[in-house]
Amino acid sequence: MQNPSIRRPTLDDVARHAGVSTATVSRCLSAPDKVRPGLRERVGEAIRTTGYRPHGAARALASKRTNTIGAVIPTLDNAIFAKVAQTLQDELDARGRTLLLASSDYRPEREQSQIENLIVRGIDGLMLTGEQRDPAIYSLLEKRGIRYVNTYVHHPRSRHPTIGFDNVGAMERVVGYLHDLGHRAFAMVGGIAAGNDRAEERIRGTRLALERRALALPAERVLEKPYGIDAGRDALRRLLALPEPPTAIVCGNDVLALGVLLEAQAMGLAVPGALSITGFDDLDLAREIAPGLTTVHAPLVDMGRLAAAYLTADQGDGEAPNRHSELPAELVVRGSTGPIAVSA
Amino acid sequence: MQNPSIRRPTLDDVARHAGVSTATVSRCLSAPDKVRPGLRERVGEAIRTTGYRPHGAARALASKRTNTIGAVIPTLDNAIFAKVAQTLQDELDARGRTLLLASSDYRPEREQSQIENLIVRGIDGLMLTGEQRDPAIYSLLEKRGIRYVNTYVHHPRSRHPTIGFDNVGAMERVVGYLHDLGHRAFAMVGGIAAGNDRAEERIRGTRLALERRALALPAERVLEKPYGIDAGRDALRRLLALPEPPTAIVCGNDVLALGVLLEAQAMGLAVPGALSITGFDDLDLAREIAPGLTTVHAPLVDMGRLAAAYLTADQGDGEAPNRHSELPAELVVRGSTGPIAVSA
DNA sequence: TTCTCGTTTGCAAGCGCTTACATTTTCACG
DNA sequence: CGTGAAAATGTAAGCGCTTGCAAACGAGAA
Repeated sequence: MQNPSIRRPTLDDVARHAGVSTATVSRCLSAPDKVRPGLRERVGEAIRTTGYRPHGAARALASKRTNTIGAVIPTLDNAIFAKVAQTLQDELDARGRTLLLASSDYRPEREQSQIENLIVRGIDGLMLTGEQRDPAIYSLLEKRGIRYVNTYVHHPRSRHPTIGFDNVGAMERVVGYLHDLGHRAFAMVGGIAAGNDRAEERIRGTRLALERRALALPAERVLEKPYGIDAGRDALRRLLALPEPPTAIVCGNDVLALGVLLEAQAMGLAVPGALSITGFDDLDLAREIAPGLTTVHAPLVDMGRLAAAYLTADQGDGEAPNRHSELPAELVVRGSTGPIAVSA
Repeated sequence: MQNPSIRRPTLDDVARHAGVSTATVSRCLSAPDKVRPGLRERVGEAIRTTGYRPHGAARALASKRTNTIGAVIPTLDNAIFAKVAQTLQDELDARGRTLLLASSDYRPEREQSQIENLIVRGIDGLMLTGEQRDPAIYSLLEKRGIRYVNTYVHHPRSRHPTIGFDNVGAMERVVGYLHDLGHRAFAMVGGIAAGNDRAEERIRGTRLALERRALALPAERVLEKPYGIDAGRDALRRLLALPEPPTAIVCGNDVLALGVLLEAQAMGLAVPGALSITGFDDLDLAREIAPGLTTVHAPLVDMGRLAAAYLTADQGDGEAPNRHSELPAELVVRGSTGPIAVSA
């Protein structure tokens, strides 16, 4: 595309080589069974000898389909989004679609511009992260007839389709488990909730679960931190400075939990002897670190798979795919949690 | 694009609204300074009221430019590639280009098909990982006039442009440092070298550095492992079963090193007291884990930046960017390495 | 053999935009 | 004011492909 002096072979060239019309060549490419086998071979031959490659833009313009699915994730620099993106790409590839990936850096206005960008570039479907965003975006997508789906959340009554899990419910299980172990002094280290409904739901879920057990989660025991190990370390230091330090720290994701864990170890605090820690996501590392991190397993692979299926489902006949799919987000108990230490 | 019953506003609609020709509208979009301010505003108004968005495919077809840069990386599921991809995307965004990202899963034939895919989709430039690949790919790119660059390697005499670092030289520094500490019993845990020139260069570099110091690296002391913590753990178990176990293990990347480190800790082996371990890449985690991982810092951000600059540099006037950029890959010494223990 | 109907192929009109070129407008200057 | 050159705008020809429709073909049925 770059150098205009270079002429790429076109359908015309192939047609001339094979002695057929461009229509036939086109059909050989997109509907081979509509062409007599003999001809089909001759055309294949001509394609090979000319080194022809279809021109995607011309194709998209004429057919009004791009065979491209867009996705906007907060960042690539985080295994959980990378993993979903990877799965999505593999699945789309298998269906002859291409993934056009963009990241928003957790900034709503950047997400919006990335979505606009994708629309201009041409996409047939769009995977988004979370549900919270400017309604104008949704109406634009609807106006354009672009199918979309919100992931990492499950909102069965929302008018926007979702494929994900129940963040609030997952925290109920985490808190319930810790409460059963005897913990009563809780703290939470979550992601930054503003503009991030997953983070917000996890904090809310924790608070709800505690209230259900007649425990409060006052503001000073909830820290919102950016994604990062050092943020987790920092959080632990602050929480230990409280008059009544927590015996259980519930984290909004594994990276924060890892920071809390590493800092606890650095401070010589026994885990889980003196402090129980939980994460969320179930990164590979959660299983490998010592002690293993108790966490909630995020069904990333299934989410990617379902999103791919949803976004590429035939518009026409056949039953439409479910607008809302709930995936299990199960508690995985490992060594970072244990019964409350028989107090000093 | 999906639903053909929906008509999107086109340039014509905007032109009619503003009472100008489509050429003028087009110019407002791509060369605003060629249009009188008054008119420009009227057109802007019309664009807003019609909700017009350019049609990327039509644009690409007419202009022979896609403003899209492709990149093929081995996998997203690895922070080092994700980080470069993230940087590349940010940089390209700032230049009004879009990144079209694909991953090859470390499989050469898949890399090839992904490249073909990108070409069909339309790209103005392409970032690749490593240099080793079917020459047919290079000749196709050249035939199409698509600018490309190989990253993560630096091969100053290669006819293919590279932006990266000297993998062989970096290992010389690692081995030299360990040798100076007194280590003589080395082993290497590398990535799988077949089809991965970075992994191969790191193994070769280690072997060369040892030979230069009159030490051999026999086959049974070199393990090639897939990327993964568990692979690292497994490697350590094997190396410790050798008749003369190593006192220093050089790893091809941080994840393998992390596996070796965690397994050593699990086995109660003192690090660095009984065993020194080094990695490669300098993941965030390398600094946070205890002991900190001695490793080689891979200049990911600079690589992404330079690649973006190289691939978007104006073809025309102005000096062409360097075909080969070498970035420093420095040794970062942390706690996982130390002098050889005064033997038993 | 002729007719009919389904199948295969070709024709040609766009898809929405950019851009070379032609035409008109503007404006500095004489 | 008239003039010419520069600036602004319009005209229209594609860019390479898909696809509705028409034409040609082929295979049985009559």
